Amino acid sequence: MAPEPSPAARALPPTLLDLGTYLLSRIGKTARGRLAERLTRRGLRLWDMAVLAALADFGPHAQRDLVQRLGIDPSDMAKVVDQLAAAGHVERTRDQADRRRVSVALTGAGRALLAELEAEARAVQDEVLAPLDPEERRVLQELLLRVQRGLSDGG
Amino acid sequence: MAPEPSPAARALPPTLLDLGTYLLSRIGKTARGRLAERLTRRGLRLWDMAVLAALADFGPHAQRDLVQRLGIDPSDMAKVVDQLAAAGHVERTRDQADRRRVSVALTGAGRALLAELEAEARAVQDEVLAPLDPEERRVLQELLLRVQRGLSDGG
DNA sequence: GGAATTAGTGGGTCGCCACCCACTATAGGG
DNA sequence: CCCTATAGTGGGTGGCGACCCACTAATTCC
Repeated sequence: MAPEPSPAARALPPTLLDLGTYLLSRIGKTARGRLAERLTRRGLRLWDMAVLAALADFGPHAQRDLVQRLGIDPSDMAKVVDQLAAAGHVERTRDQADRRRVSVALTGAGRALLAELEAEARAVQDEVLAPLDPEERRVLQELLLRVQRGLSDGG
Repeated sequence: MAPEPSPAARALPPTLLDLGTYLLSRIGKTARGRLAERLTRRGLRLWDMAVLAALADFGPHAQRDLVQRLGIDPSDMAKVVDQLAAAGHVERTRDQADRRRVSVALTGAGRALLAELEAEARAVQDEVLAPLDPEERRVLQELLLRVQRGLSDGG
């Protein structure tokens, strides 16, 4: 029988825990992993959710504009949209003005799915942020949002 | 000439930005990516840094205990230690009491390397957390640390 | 109406990471 | 002693995400 390892033997190096970079990277990976795992159970990936959210928030997009907004490879976007369309979560229609373009729009089913995925994401959030009370979560969210904004436009 | 996309066309969906899960995952990925990129320039990976940090903080380990502490696959650990030893950053010695075990210890060069890597990590931190003032960074660090602790022992 | 450009698609590659298996060497229990 | 368990190693696999290239269809510019 393997002896129970003492808790100290499992402790992570303080040198790493002092590094914001490390904590962000590690916690982010956990969050990503847990969400991805829930999506996988539904046959989805993070990009699917991102596309649904973009369509819900900003209305129908040309595929090219989704690419622009989300920063995904055009070729990969084609595959994501393909899958979402096959499942009936989005609708693809040729743009009549410029028939090269494919306009992508959310369906009712897609909207419903997105709501479920948001619930999943919030469930993961509750797991991950369990140690924090609501006010602390609000503060964290606010700080992260500002960091994200910095990353978006600062490059 | 491609027309400058309006900023709005680049904005991420609020639905996603509202999700702590999403922000953590996205920012964490950026942090991880930037640090990994700096390490790659030196021919290193994140695990190398983690091993160096563990040895610096807790002294020499049997390889098996490093595996335990860092939660890496034993086989992968062998490769990491191998590389670090080849570069002179750690020293491997057979444990005389139990000759199956390999004791891994940090060398002077390893300690110096770790200091440099910490500096890299802090540089990344300065980039990523640029929008936050020192006090806000302190708060963020503190919140993240508690989250991390919750993940460690809460499972 | 030909040339150059753009939107979308299909079919790959590459690197990373986690994981797993087979094997050797050593240790320890009956 | 033999049998089982443990420490470490080498090699390989599979998933995934990012990226890239070649190609078609449609448009625009001259």
